[in-house]
Amino acid sequence: MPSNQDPDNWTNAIAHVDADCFFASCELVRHPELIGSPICILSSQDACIVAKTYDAKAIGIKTGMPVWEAKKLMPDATYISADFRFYGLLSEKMFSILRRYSPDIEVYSIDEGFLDLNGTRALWRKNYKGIAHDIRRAVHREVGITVSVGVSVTRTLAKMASEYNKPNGVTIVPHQMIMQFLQRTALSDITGIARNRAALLQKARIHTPLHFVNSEIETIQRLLGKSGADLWHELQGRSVMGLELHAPLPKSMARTASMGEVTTDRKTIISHLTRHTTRLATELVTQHLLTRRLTVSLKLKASNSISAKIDFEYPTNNYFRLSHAVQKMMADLYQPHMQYRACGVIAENITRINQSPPDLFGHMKNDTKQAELLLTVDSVNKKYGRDTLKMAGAYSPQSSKACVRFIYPLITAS
DNA sequence: TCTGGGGTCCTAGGACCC
DNA sequence: TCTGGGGTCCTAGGACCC
Repeated sequence: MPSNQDPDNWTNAIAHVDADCFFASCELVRHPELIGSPICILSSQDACIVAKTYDAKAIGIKTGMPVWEAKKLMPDATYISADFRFYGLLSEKMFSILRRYSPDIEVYSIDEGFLDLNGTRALWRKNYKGIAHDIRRAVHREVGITVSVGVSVTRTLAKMASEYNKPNGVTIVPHQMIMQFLQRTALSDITGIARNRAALLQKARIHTPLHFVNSEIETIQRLLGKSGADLWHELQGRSVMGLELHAPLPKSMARTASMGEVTTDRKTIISHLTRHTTRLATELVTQHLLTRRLTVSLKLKASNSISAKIDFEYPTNNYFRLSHAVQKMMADLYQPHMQYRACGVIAENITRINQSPPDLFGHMKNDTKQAELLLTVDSVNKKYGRDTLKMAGAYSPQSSKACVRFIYPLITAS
């Protein structure tokens, strides 16, 4: 096992901490009576599997699998609708623990992060293996979930290392152990190489990570482009993909979902779009962001999509402007004879409110008021439950629940 | 029974400019 | 009878990630 050594010549130390089947583990935190039985977590419309415990995985349940197919394989498992708000809370708790071990953290996703460990060893008076085990134990003790930790000299290797000994494991790969480590891994273990790229490599007789690093970089560059060349360097132990320590401005922000049925009905689609537009506007307001471009996308039964977009004269997060744009785009896109199964709104060209150009024409005055309105609605819903307040005509996932119909039916089915 | 939702980056090719 | 060369910006689509 390439793990027990901790020589002194680390030029760079990066840890990757990855929660083990995070969503399912979160459910076990609040349903300890389910420990030991297989659990599957379902997507928003309960359409497919988004996470599962290891015993469910062993039986052949895969992420993305339709629920009916999973139930055929495993009728006795526990199926739970995802509760992302709760998972978010446990995630924050986990990252607050990780920050004790390094101030320089990249939050890579809800359940995994990279830590810059340079300098921490002296601080903790331990080697990296000791620190990794400390992290693992602290998260288990304080959050109630297990994590796996990998430490190496580049982020790609650290991530492969955390994956190597899952669940609840620690793997250390110092520079001089890299080749030994790669010998025990497969192409598909490399983040950034999935099915298509693996097939391309196999065609060129590159079958393993060891073949990969021993190939000419020109070959890799030709086959996989720049990102492949980056991986080539990273797997040799040269760090070229740094950590993103500060959350960058998002390039796009989407709220999309399948409608749970195939429909031709304009009103139904608009009710879903109204809901998505409200959620998107609330998110923009909450994060103090503005968008300059809005796209409406409709997914057809055949799985292809049609879309329309509108550029605003100035950046906005005003729900009423957004929904007016959505209405216009729907008028262009919708055709009665088509069958639709999903829809969504996507914001692009995003800027921060405080970095926007000065408001020459006073556009923002109204925006501030409506922003307060959205935040109020959001806080009421956080307190009293989802969709306690909603826009008139907006789709609600639990339609049986009594909702207070909200004002301003700006998007209307005519 | 019928396949999530939210993102990023890269690349090729078209439009346009000097 | 011949149609450069270099650059930017934008977009669509592919591939990948969790």
